[in-house]
Formats: sequence, structure tokens, C-alpha cells
Amino acid sequence: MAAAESMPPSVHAGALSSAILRVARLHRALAGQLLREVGLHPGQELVMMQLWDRGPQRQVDLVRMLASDAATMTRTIQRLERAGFVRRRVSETDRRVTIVEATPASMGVRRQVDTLWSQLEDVTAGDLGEQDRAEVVRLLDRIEANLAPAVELHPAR
Amino acid sequence: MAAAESMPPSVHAGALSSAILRVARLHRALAGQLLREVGLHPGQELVMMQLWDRGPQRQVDLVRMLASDAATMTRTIQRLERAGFVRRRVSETDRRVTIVEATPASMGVRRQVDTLWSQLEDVTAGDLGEQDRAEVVRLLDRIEANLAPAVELHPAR
DNA sequence: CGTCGATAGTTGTCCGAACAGGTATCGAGG
DNA sequence: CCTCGATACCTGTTCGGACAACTATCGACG
Repeated sequence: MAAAESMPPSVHAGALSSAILRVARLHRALAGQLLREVGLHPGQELVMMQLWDRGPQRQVDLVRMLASDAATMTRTIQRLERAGFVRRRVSETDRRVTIVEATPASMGVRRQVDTLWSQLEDVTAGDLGEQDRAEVVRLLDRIEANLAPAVELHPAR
Repeated sequence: MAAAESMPPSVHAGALSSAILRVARLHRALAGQLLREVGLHPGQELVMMQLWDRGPQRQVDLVRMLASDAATMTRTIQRLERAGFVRRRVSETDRRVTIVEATPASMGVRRQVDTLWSQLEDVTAGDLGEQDRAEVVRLLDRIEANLAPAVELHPAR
């Protein structure tokens, strides 16, 4: 490519990386718009889905399941609690651990979140056929596998 | 699939969406680790690369180029200025606009950022061959095209 | 029983991202 | 010239996300 050599390095670098950035931002933006109607913020719905699916759980399990951060989870749970989506209690067998559970009130939005999440999936996939759809997921999984070992894991994450 | 029907809806929903979330987070995390050595935070490097490649620019052009937010850009630029990577001056022909330019000092890290960015790209692509690489980018571009019209654009964005 | 390392959570801080609201400036039309 | 809408930018606030530092508790080991 003769043209590329005359261009500054930054311009043509990272076609894959920048595609990931753009898609991720749009995806999150759309999630945010859909979640807004339910009163949740992007990220919170993942916690709720975990709790709805698997029942009451230790906070640390949520952290591991969502590959999140202990500090982030603390505050996310605090906000969900303030909003009435979640209840917390200290474990009786181990007073270090906090058990988190979805409130009965939260069950009212469960269906909406499921619907919303599948809308998100549909819009994202859009005109992609069955094969392309499976192909992206497959390739993204490989990319995930490439990135995972390269990312330094931090304590309590 | 008989098994899927007995599972709660949330569990198997959004294979594509969750793949995007996971990849995006790992990608950003790795970018953050690499950028740390240079003293930049994820997102800031994009601004710097724009400035390095295209020279001094109006703040609003940076916003459009990076598909960002005016408010976010304001503060990102403020931080880059405090860190000495960037200089700002008011346009003489239009006193509403701020011209942003990379400082000479910032040129010292340009090569590092370019290197770092291509490392990021390499790790992300990992073992993917030429074809797979092109295929992901192609598919991600289509996903971007699917998402873009669905996202409500906000004023000054 | 007492020490000590590991574990679970919390808080402080800083960052990008987004929304709401506000100010200064510009420019076109009356 | 003056008004008025558009434009460019800033500030306040709230999120998720990440790192650092801290507390409380547990449990194994001497």
C-alpha cells in the first residue's frame, strides 16, 4: 500500500480496536436509552438479571460472575438498594459476607428488562443472518480469549 | 433446544450483546494498562491522536470526529491541558470557538502512543488470520451501521 | 488461645460518559 | 441597529469503572 506509507501512523492504526470502541459505545448508548424507561442504568441490569436468574447471592459472587470490581459492585448495589430493586442482609454464617437479593418490587420490571434486552440484541444483530450472527459471536469470543490473558487481574476482581 | 426452554429468559439472552460487553471491557482495560505508562487515560489518547494527525482544531471538531460529547470533551481537554499535553487558545475570528493544539512536549509521547496502540491491536487480533481479522471488522462495521440509526442523537453531539 | 494471612466490603479519588441547564458569541432578518 | 435563533463551550450532577487504602471478620497454624 503506497498510500499508507505517506500517512501519519495514527490514522490507519487499529482498525479492529477502533471498530470495537465505536460499536461498544453505540451499544451502551442504546442500552442506556432502553433502560432509562425502566429506571436502570447500563450495568445495573446485569446485576438484576443475575439475581433474577440465580437468586440471592453473595456480593463477591456477583463481582466474579460479572467480571466486575468489588468497589464498583458495592456502589452499584447501594444504588439499586436505594432505588428499591435490591435488598441486602449480612450472612449469618459469615459476617463478612453480604447477601444480595432482588426485591419483590423488582420482579415487576423483570419482564420489561428481558424484552428490552432482546430488543437490544435484535437491533444490534440487525440485518445479519444466522450465519453472520454466529460468526461475529465466534470471532468476538476468540478476541475475548486473546485479551483476557493480556489483562492484568487486580485483587478482588 | 429443550434445555433452553426450561431456563430463565435472562440467561440465554443476548449472546451478541454480552460478547460485545465483555470484549469492550477487556479491550478498554488493556488500553488503560498500556496508556498508564504514558500518563494518559483511555479516551485521551484518541484526542491526542487526532491532534497529532490533523493539527490544531476547534473543540467542536474534536467532538464530531470522535463522536463524543461537548461536555465530556471540555473536561477531557481541561485535564490534558493540566497535564501539559495540550494548549488552548480562543479563535480570533470567532470568539466562541476554542482552538486546541498538541504541545511540543506532547510530541515526546507520540511514538509511544503509536507503538502502544499497535500493540493493543496485535493483542486484540491475536491468533486471528488476515481473513478473520477483516471479517470481524466487516461485521463490526455492519453492527455499527445497525446501531447508529437506533441511537437518539443528542444536541451538540 | 493468640497471631497472622486471606477474604469481603467499604470509602476516597479520579476518569470517561451522559444529561440538564446556563453563558457568551455569532449571524441573519426585520 | 436590534432581536432572535443557532452555535460553542462550560458547569453541575449522576453513573460505571478502576486503583489504593482501610476495616472487619474468618480460619488455619503454632
